[in-house]
Amino acid sequence: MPKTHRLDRAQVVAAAAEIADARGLEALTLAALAQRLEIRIPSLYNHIDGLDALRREIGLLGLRDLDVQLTRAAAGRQGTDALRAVARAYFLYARAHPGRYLAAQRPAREPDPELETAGANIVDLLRTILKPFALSARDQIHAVRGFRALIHGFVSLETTGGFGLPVDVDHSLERALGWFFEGLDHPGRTPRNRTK
Amino acid sequence: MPKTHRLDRAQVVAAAAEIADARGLEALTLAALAQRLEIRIPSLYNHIDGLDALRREIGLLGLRDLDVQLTRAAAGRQGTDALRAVARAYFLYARAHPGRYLAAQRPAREPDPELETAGANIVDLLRTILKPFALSARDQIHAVRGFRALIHGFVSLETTGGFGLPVDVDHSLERALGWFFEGLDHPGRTPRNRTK
DNA sequence: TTATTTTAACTAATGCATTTAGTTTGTCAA
DNA sequence: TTGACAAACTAAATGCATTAGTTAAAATAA
Repeated sequence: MPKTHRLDRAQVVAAAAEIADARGLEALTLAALAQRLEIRIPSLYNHIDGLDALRREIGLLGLRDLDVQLTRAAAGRQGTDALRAVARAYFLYARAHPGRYLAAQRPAREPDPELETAGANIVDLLRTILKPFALSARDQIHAVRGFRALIHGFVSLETTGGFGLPVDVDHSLERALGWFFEGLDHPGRTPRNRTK
Repeated sequence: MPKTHRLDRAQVVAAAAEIADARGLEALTLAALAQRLEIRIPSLYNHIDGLDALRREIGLLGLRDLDVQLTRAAAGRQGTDALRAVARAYFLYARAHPGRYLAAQRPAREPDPELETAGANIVDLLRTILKPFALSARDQIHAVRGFRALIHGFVSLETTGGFGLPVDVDHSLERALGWFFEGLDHPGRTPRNRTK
Protein backbone atom coordinates (compact mmCIF):
# COMPACT_ATOMS: atom_id res chain seq x y z
CA MET A 1 0.00 0.00 0.00
CA PRO A 2 2.83 2.48 0.53
CA LYS A 3 2.70 4.97 -2.29
CA THR A 4 5.45 5.84 -4.66
CA HIS A 5 6.29 9.15 -3.08
CA ARG A 6 10.04 8.88 -2.71
CA LEU A 7 10.73 12.10 -0.87
CA ASP A 8 14.17 12.99 0.39
CA ARG A 9 15.43 15.05 3.28
CA ALA A 10 16.05 18.22 1.28
CA GLN A 11 12.50 18.29 -0.05
CA VAL A 12 11.08 17.81 3.42
CA VAL A 13 13.18 20.63 4.86
CA ALA A 14 12.32 22.90 1.94
CA ALA A 15 8.61 22.32 2.40
CA ALA A 16 8.96 22.96 6.11
CA ALA A 17 10.82 26.22 5.42
CA GLU A 18 8.02 27.35 3.14
CA ILE A 19 5.42 26.70 5.81
CA ALA A 20 7.52 28.55 8.37
CA ASP A 21 7.93 31.54 6.06
CA ALA A 22 4.33 31.67 4.97
CA ARG A 23 2.48 30.89 8.19
CA GLY A 24 5.03 31.55 10.93
CA LEU A 25 7.48 29.29 12.69
CA GLU A 26 4.95 28.38 15.39
CA ALA A 27 2.58 27.14 12.71
CA LEU A 28 5.14 24.63 11.56
CA THR A 29 3.91 21.35 13.01
CA LEU A 30 4.59 17.84 11.84
CA ALA A 31 0.89 17.55 11.16
CA ALA A 32 0.93 20.57 8.84
CA LEU A 33 4.09 19.39 7.12
CA ALA A 34 2.81 15.86 6.60
CA GLN A 35 -0.42 17.22 5.17
CA ARG A 36 1.42 19.39 2.67
CA LEU A 37 3.63 16.49 1.60
CA GLU A 38 0.64 14.14 1.48
CA ILE A 39 2.21 11.55 3.73
CA ARG A 40 1.46 10.39 7.28
CA ILE A 41 3.17 12.05 10.23
CA PRO A 42 5.39 9.12 11.29
CA SER A 43 6.81 8.89 7.76
CA LEU A 44 8.52 12.21 8.37
CA TYR A 45 10.80 10.46 10.82
CA ASN A 46 12.43 8.67 7.92
CA HIS A 47 13.91 12.03 6.93
CA ILE A 48 14.21 14.17 10.04
CA ASP A 49 14.79 13.53 13.72
CA GLY A 50 11.70 15.22 15.07
CA LEU A 51 10.33 18.73 15.18
CA ASP A 52 13.20 20.32 17.08
CA ALA A 53 15.82 18.96 14.69
CA LEU A 54 13.67 20.18 11.81
CA ARG A 55 13.70 23.70 13.22
CA ARG A 56 17.47 23.53 13.43
CA GLU A 57 17.65 22.43 9.78
CA ILE A 58 15.53 25.38 8.74
CA GLY A 59 17.72 27.78 10.70
CA LEU A 60 20.85 26.35 9.14
CA LEU A 61 19.30 26.63 5.70
CA GLY A 62 18.42 30.24 6.41
CA LEU A 63 21.89 31.10 7.69
CA ARG A 64 23.58 29.63 4.62
CA ASP A 65 21.19 31.30 2.20
CA LEU A 66 21.64 34.57 4.03
CA ASP A 67 25.40 34.29 3.69
CA VAL A 68 25.03 33.77 -0.05
CA GLN A 69 22.86 36.87 -0.38
CA LEU A 70 25.15 39.05 1.70
CA THR A 71 28.25 37.91 -0.15
CA ARG A 72 26.58 38.66 -3.47
CA ALA A 73 25.52 42.11 -2.25
CA ALA A 74 29.06 42.95 -1.14
CA ALA A 75 30.68 41.90 -4.41
CA GLY A 76 32.30 44.82 -6.19
CA ARG A 77 31.70 47.26 -3.35
CA GLN A 78 33.87 48.75 -0.62
CA GLY A 79 33.61 50.55 2.68
CA THR A 80 30.27 51.96 3.75
CA ASP A 81 28.85 51.30 0.29
CA ALA A 82 29.44 47.62 0.82
CA LEU A 83 28.02 47.79 4.34
CA ARG A 84 24.88 49.51 3.15
CA ALA A 85 24.40 46.96 0.41
CA VAL A 86 24.88 44.14 2.89
CA ALA A 87 22.41 45.72 5.29
CA ARG A 88 19.86 46.05 2.52
CA ALA A 89 20.31 42.43 1.45
CA TYR A 90 20.05 41.29 5.09
CA PHE A 91 16.83 43.17 5.52
CA LEU A 92 15.33 41.87 2.29
CA TYR A 93 16.20 38.29 3.17
CA ALA A 94 14.72 38.48 6.64
CA ARG A 95 11.52 39.99 5.25
CA ALA A 96 11.20 37.42 2.51
CA HIS A 97 11.98 34.47 4.80
CA PRO A 98 10.85 35.35 8.32
CA GLY A 99 10.44 31.72 9.35
CA ARG A 100 13.95 30.70 8.34
CA TYR A 101 15.38 33.85 9.85
CA LEU A 102 13.63 33.29 13.16
CA ALA A 103 14.70 29.64 13.18
CA ALA A 104 18.31 30.78 12.72
CA GLN A 105 17.91 32.79 15.94
CA ARG A 106 17.08 29.68 17.94
CA PRO A 107 19.67 29.13 20.69
CA ALA A 108 21.55 25.82 20.41
CA ARG A 109 21.67 23.81 23.62
CA GLU A 110 24.80 21.95 22.57
CA PRO A 111 27.78 23.20 20.57
CA ASP A 112 26.79 22.94 16.92
CA PRO A 113 29.74 23.17 14.49
CA GLU A 114 27.59 23.48 11.38
CA LEU A 115 25.62 26.40 12.77
CA GLU A 116 28.75 28.01 14.15
CA THR A 117 30.52 27.77 10.81
CA ALA A 118 27.57 29.28 8.98
CA GLY A 119 27.52 32.17 11.45
CA ALA A 120 31.27 32.63 11.34
CA ASN A 121 31.18 32.93 7.55
CA ILE A 122 28.94 35.96 7.82
CA VAL A 123 31.13 37.50 10.49
CA ASP A 124 34.18 36.93 8.30
CA LEU A 125 32.50 38.69 5.41
CA LEU A 126 31.86 41.74 7.57
CA ARG A 127 35.41 41.74 8.91
CA THR A 128 36.72 41.70 5.38
CA ILE A 129 34.61 44.70 4.48
CA LEU A 130 35.76 46.54 7.59
CA LYS A 131 39.46 46.03 6.79
CA PRO A 132 39.92 49.44 5.08
CA PHE A 133 38.61 51.20 8.18
CA ALA A 134 41.33 52.20 10.58
CA LEU A 135 40.21 49.99 13.49
CA SER A 136 42.16 48.04 16.05
CA ALA A 137 41.55 44.30 16.12
CA ARG A 138 39.37 44.75 19.17
CA ASP A 139 37.44 47.62 17.65
CA GLN A 140 36.87 45.61 14.51
CA ILE A 141 35.06 43.00 16.56
CA HIS A 142 33.03 45.69 18.31
CA ALA A 143 32.15 47.20 14.95
CA VAL A 144 31.01 43.88 13.48
CA ARG A 145 28.87 43.26 16.52
CA GLY A 146 27.40 46.74 16.45
CA PHE A 147 26.57 46.45 12.77
CA ARG A 148 24.95 43.06 13.20
CA ALA A 149 23.05 44.21 16.29
CA LEU A 150 21.73 47.28 14.50
CA ILE A 151 20.45 45.36 11.50
CA HIS A 152 19.12 42.44 13.49
CA GLY A 153 17.48 44.84 15.91
CA PHE A 154 15.63 46.58 13.10
CA VAL A 155 14.56 43.30 11.56
CA SER A 156 13.48 41.84 14.86
CA LEU A 157 11.56 44.89 16.04
CA GLU A 158 9.85 45.21 12.68
CA THR A 159 8.70 41.60 12.50
CA THR A 160 7.36 41.70 16.05
CA GLY A 161 5.47 44.89 15.32
CA GLY A 162 7.70 46.98 17.57
CA PHE A 163 7.50 50.03 15.33
CA GLY A 164 4.11 51.59 15.71
CA LEU A 165 4.54 54.94 14.00
CA PRO A 166 3.74 55.29 10.31
CA VAL A 167 7.29 56.18 9.34
CA ASP A 168 9.19 54.13 6.80
CA VAL A 169 11.39 51.57 8.55
CA ASP A 170 13.82 51.29 5.64
CA HIS A 171 14.48 54.98 5.91
CA SER A 172 15.08 54.72 9.64
CA LEU A 173 17.62 51.97 9.04
CA GLU A 174 19.40 54.04 6.39
CA ARG A 175 19.60 56.98 8.75
CA ALA A 176 20.76 54.92 11.74
CA LEU A 177 23.44 53.25 9.64
CA GLY A 178 24.53 56.69 8.51
CA TRP A 179 25.07 57.83 12.08
CA PHE A 180 26.86 54.63 12.97
CA PHE A 181 29.21 54.92 9.99
CA GLU A 182 29.78 58.57 10.85
CA GLY A 183 31.15 57.51 14.22
CA LEU A 184 33.20 54.72 12.68
CA ASP A 185 34.73 57.13 10.21
CA HIS A 186 35.39 59.97 12.62
CA PRO A 187 36.21 58.55 16.03
CA GLY A 188 37.30 60.56 19.02
CA ARG A 189 35.37 63.79 18.67
CA THR A 190 34.43 65.92 21.59
CA PRO A 191 31.04 64.88 22.93
CA ARG A 192 28.50 67.66 22.80
CA ASN A 193 25.46 66.28 24.57
CA ARG A 194 27.25 64.43 27.32
CA THR A 195 26.64 67.28 29.72
CA LYS A 196 24.47 70.03 28.37
CA MET B 1 -12.06 18.71 48.95
CA PRO B 2 -10.97 22.00 47.35
CA LYS B 3 -8.12 23.46 49.37
CA THR B 4 -7.95 26.91 50.84
CA HIS B 5 -5.49 28.24 48.28
CA ARG B 6 -7.10 31.46 47.22
CA LEU B 7 -4.74 32.53 44.50
CA ASP B 8 -5.34 35.59 42.39
CA ARG B 9 -4.45 36.52 38.86
CA ALA B 10 -1.36 38.56 39.77
CA GLN B 11 0.16 35.71 41.74
CA VAL B 12 -0.43 33.30 38.89
CA VAL B 13 1.18 35.63 36.35
CA ALA B 14 4.10 36.32 38.70
CA ALA B 15 4.76 32.62 39.18
CA ALA B 16 4.56 32.10 35.44
CA ALA B 17 7.05 34.92 34.84
CA GLU B 18 9.47 33.33 37.28
CA ILE B 19 9.29 30.02 35.47
CA ALA B 20 9.80 31.77 32.13
CA ASP B 21 12.83 33.65 33.45
CA ALA B 22 14.41 30.69 35.19
CA ARG B 23 13.75 27.89 32.73
CA GLY B 24 12.97 29.65 29.46
CA LEU B 25 9.71 30.76 27.88
CA GLU B 26 9.27 27.44 26.07
CA ALA B 27 9.47 25.63 29.43
CA LEU B 28 6.44 27.55 30.65
CA THR B 29 3.59 25.05 30.38
CA LEU B 30 0.34 24.97 32.25
CA ALA B 31 1.52 21.71 33.78
CA ALA B 32 4.70 23.31 35.17
CA LEU B 33 2.79 26.34 36.42
CA ALA B 34 0.08 24.28 38.13
CA GLN B 35 2.70 22.14 39.79
CA ARG B 36 4.52 25.16 41.18
CA LEU B 37 1.27 26.65 42.48
CA GLU B 38 0.16 23.26 43.84
CA ILE B 39 -3.16 23.30 42.07
CA ARG B 40 -4.61 21.29 39.19
CA ILE B 41 -4.21 22.49 35.62
CA PRO B 42 -7.86 23.38 34.91
CA SER B 43 -7.91 25.60 38.01
CA LEU B 44 -5.57 27.97 36.21
CA TYR B 45 -8.44 28.88 33.92
CA ASN B 46 -10.10 30.63 36.81
CA HIS B 47 -7.35 33.25 36.55
CA ILE B 48 -6.06 33.29 32.98
CA ASP B 49 -7.53 32.60 29.54
CA GLY B 50 -5.13 29.91 28.45
CA LEU B 51 -1.44 29.64 27.69
CA ASP B 52 -1.31 32.19 24.92
CA ALA B 53 -3.03 34.85 26.99
CA LEU B 54 -0.64 34.03 29.82
CA ARG B 55 2.33 34.70 27.58
CA ARG B 56 0.83 38.04 26.66
CA GLU B 57 0.41 38.89 30.35
CA ILE B 58 4.05 38.08 31.00
CA GLY B 59 5.15 40.24 28.09
CA LEU B 60 3.03 43.12 29.29
CA LEU B 61 4.45 42.74 32.79
CA GLY B 62 7.95 42.78 31.34
CA LEU B 63 7.32 45.86 29.23
CA ARG B 64 5.93 47.78 32.18
CA ASP B 65 8.73 46.76 34.51
CA LEU B 66 11.25 47.63 31.85
CA ASP B 67 9.75 51.09 31.52
CA VAL B 68 10.07 51.61 35.28
CA GLN B 69 13.73 50.61 35.21
CA LEU B 70 14.57 52.78 32.22
CA THR B 71 12.80 55.80 33.68
CA ARG B 72 14.67 55.36 36.93
CA ALA B 73 17.97 55.07 35.09
CA ALA B 74 17.33 58.28 33.17
CA ALA B 75 16.42 60.34 36.23
CA GLY B 76 18.87 63.14 36.86
CA ARG B 77 20.79 62.55 33.63
CA GLN B 78 20.92 64.27 30.24
CA GLY B 79 22.03 63.65 26.70
CA THR B 80 24.30 60.72 25.96
CA ASP B 81 24.83 60.14 29.68
CA ALA B 82 21.13 59.47 30.02
CA LEU B 83 21.12 57.29 26.91
CA ARG B 84 24.02 55.22 28.19
CA ALA B 85 22.35 54.76 31.55
CA VAL B 86 19.12 53.71 29.84
CA ALA B 87 20.99 51.26 27.62
CA ARG B 88 22.70 49.76 30.67
CA ALA B 89 19.40 49.39 32.51
CA TYR B 90 17.78 47.86 29.43
CA PHE B 91 20.55 45.33 29.14
CA LEU B 92 20.46 44.45 32.81
CA TYR B 93 16.72 43.97 32.76
CA ALA B 94 16.77 41.73 29.71
CA ARG B 95 19.51 39.61 31.26
CA ALA B 96 17.77 39.31 34.60
CA HIS B 97 14.36 38.55 33.05
CA PRO B 98 14.93 36.79 29.74
CA GLY B 99 11.54 35.09 29.79
CA ARG B 100 9.57 38.28 30.32
CA TYR B 101 11.70 40.10 27.76
CA LEU B 102 11.18 37.42 25.14
CA ALA B 103 7.46 37.34 25.86
CA ALA B 104 7.34 41.10 25.28
CA GLN B 105 8.73 40.46 21.80
CA ARG B 106 5.80 38.24 20.87
CA PRO B 107 3.92 39.74 17.92
CA ALA B 108 0.29 40.58 18.67
CA ARG B 109 -2.18 39.22 16.14
CA GLU B 110 -4.79 41.81 16.99
CA PRO B 111 -4.34 45.47 17.96
CA ASP B 112 -3.56 45.47 21.69
CA PRO B 113 -3.95 48.89 23.33
CA GLU B 114 -2.35 47.85 26.61
CA LEU B 115 0.79 46.54 24.93
CA GLU B 116 0.91 49.51 22.59
CA THR B 117 0.68 51.96 25.48
CA ALA B 118 3.43 50.20 27.40
CA GLY B 119 5.66 50.34 24.33
CA ALA B 120 4.79 53.94 23.59
CA ASN B 121 5.77 54.95 27.11
CA ILE B 122 9.31 53.73 26.52
CA VAL B 123 9.46 55.49 23.18
CA ASP B 124 8.27 58.70 24.82
CA LEU B 125 11.01 58.44 27.42
CA LEU B 126 13.64 58.17 24.70
CA ARG B 127 12.16 61.07 22.77
CA THR B 128 12.32 63.22 25.87
CA ILE B 129 15.98 62.38 26.34
CA LEU B 130 16.70 63.15 22.70
CA LYS B 131 15.12 66.62 22.90
CA PRO B 132 18.39 68.47 23.53
CA PHE B 133 19.88 66.97 20.37
CA ALA B 134 19.39 69.12 17.32
CA LEU B 135 17.21 66.70 15.39
CA SER B 136 14.26 67.23 13.11
CA ALA B 137 11.02 65.55 14.13
CA ARG B 138 11.62 62.88 11.54
CA ASP B 139 15.22 62.33 12.58
CA GLN B 140 14.17 62.06 16.20
CA ILE B 141 12.01 59.08 15.29
CA HIS B 142 14.85 57.55 13.33
CA ALA B 143 17.19 58.08 16.27
CA VAL B 144 14.82 56.45 18.74
CA ARG B 145 14.41 53.50 16.43
CA GLY B 146 18.14 53.19 15.86
CA PHE B 147 18.84 53.33 19.58
CA ARG B 148 16.21 50.71 20.36
CA ALA B 149 17.36 48.49 17.51
CA LEU B 150 20.96 48.67 18.63
CA ILE B 151 20.21 47.71 22.22
CA HIS B 152 17.61 45.11 21.36
CA GLY B 153 19.94 43.67 18.74
CA PHE B 154 22.70 43.21 21.29
CA VAL B 155 20.35 41.69 23.83
CA SER B 156 18.77 39.38 21.29
CA LEU B 157 22.01 38.21 19.72
CA GLU B 158 23.54 37.62 23.13
CA THR B 159 20.67 35.55 24.48
CA THR B 160 20.57 33.40 21.34
CA GLY B 161 24.30 32.80 21.52
CA GLY B 162 25.00 34.87 18.44
CA PHE B 163 28.30 36.19 19.77
CA GLY B 164 30.86 33.43 19.61
CA LEU B 165 34.09 35.27 20.27
CA PRO B 166 35.37 35.61 23.84
CA VAL B 167 35.14 39.39 23.86
CA ASP B 168 33.07 41.20 26.46
CA VAL B 169 29.64 42.00 25.06
CA ASP B 170 29.08 44.91 27.44
CA HIS B 171 32.19 46.54 26.08
CA SER B 172 31.03 46.03 22.50
CA LEU B 173 27.73 47.69 23.34
CA GLU B 174 29.51 50.65 24.94
CA ARG B 175 31.70 51.09 21.89
CA ALA B 176 28.85 50.73 19.42
CA LEU B 177 26.77 53.25 21.35
CA GLY B 178 29.78 55.58 21.30
CA TRP B 179 29.96 55.47 17.51
CA PHE B 180 26.22 55.94 17.18
CA PHE B 181 26.25 58.97 19.49
CA GLU B 182 29.22 60.35 17.61
CA GLY B 183 27.16 60.39 14.45
CA LEU B 184 24.16 61.87 16.25
CA ASP B 185 26.32 64.63 17.66
CA HIS B 186 28.25 65.41 14.51
CA PRO B 187 26.04 64.85 11.51
CA GLY B 188 26.91 65.67 7.95
CA ARG B 189 30.63 64.97 7.78
CA THR B 190 32.34 63.93 4.62
CA PRO B 191 32.33 60.14 4.27
CA ARG B 192 35.80 58.68 4.15
CA ASN B 193 35.26 55.02 3.40
CA ARG B 194 32.43 55.37 0.93
CA THR B 195 34.84 55.01 -1.95
CA LYS B 196 38.34 54.18 -1.03
C1' DT C 1 16.90 -11.66 -15.12
C1' DT C 2 16.63 -12.70 -10.40
C1' DA C 3 17.74 -12.19 -5.56
C1' DT C 4 18.90 -9.18 -1.87
C1' DT C 5 19.23 -5.00 0.53
C1' DT C 6 17.75 -0.51 1.51
C1' DT C 7 14.53 3.15 1.57
C1' DA C 8 10.41 5.14 2.66
C1' DA C 9 5.98 4.53 3.25
C1' DC C 10 2.38 2.54 6.50
C1' DT C 11 -0.65 1.17 11.03
C1' DA C 12 -1.03 1.00 15.86
C1' DA C 13 -0.38 2.73 20.23
C1' DT C 14 1.49 5.89 24.00
C1' DG C 15 2.16 10.08 26.47
C1' DC C 16 1.73 14.80 27.22
C1' DA C 17 -0.43 19.41 26.98
C1' DT C 18 -4.34 22.36 26.29
C1' DT C 19 -8.93 23.13 26.76
C1' DT C 20 -14.05 22.64 28.02
C1' DA C 21 -17.93 21.20 30.96
C1' DG C 22 -19.87 20.44 34.98
C1' DT C 23 -19.39 19.89 40.18
C1' DT C 24 -18.05 20.88 44.97
C1' DT C 25 -16.48 23.52 48.72
C1' DG C 26 -14.81 27.06 51.33
C1' DT C 27 -15.26 32.36 52.29
C1' DC C 28 -17.52 36.68 52.84
C1' DA C 29 -21.38 39.64 53.30
C1' DA C 30 -26.13 40.43 54.20
C1' DT D 1 -27.46 31.64 59.54
C1' DT D 2 -27.92 31.77 54.86
C1' DG D 3 -26.95 32.75 50.17
C1' DA D 4 -23.86 34.05 46.50
C1' DC D 5 -19.45 34.02 44.61
C1' DA D 6 -14.81 32.62 43.89
C1' DA D 7 -11.79 29.15 43.20
C1' DA D 8 -10.75 24.83 43.65
C1' DC D 9 -11.88 20.05 41.86
C1' DT D 10 -12.90 15.61 38.52
C1' DA D 11 -13.87 13.84 34.08
C1' DA D 12 -13.26 13.88 29.42
C1' DA D 13 -12.14 15.41 24.51
C1' DT D 14 -8.82 16.88 21.31
C1' DG D 15 -4.57 17.35 19.00
C1' DC D 16 0.40 16.83 18.46
C1' DA D 17 4.85 14.42 18.83
C1' DT D 18 6.95 10.30 19.20
C1' DT D 19 8.19 5.19 19.18
C1' DA D 20 7.74 0.39 17.61
C1' DG D 21 7.01 -2.76 14.41
C1' DT D 22 5.46 -3.90 9.50
C1' DT D 23 5.23 -3.83 4.38
C1' DA D 24 5.97 -2.63 -0.25
C1' DA D 25 8.60 -0.47 -3.74
C1' DA D 26 12.95 0.80 -5.62
C1' DA D 27 17.83 0.31 -6.17
C1' DT D 28 21.67 -2.68 -6.35
C1' DA D 29 24.31 -6.91 -6.96
C1' DA D 30 24.83 -11.55 -8.55
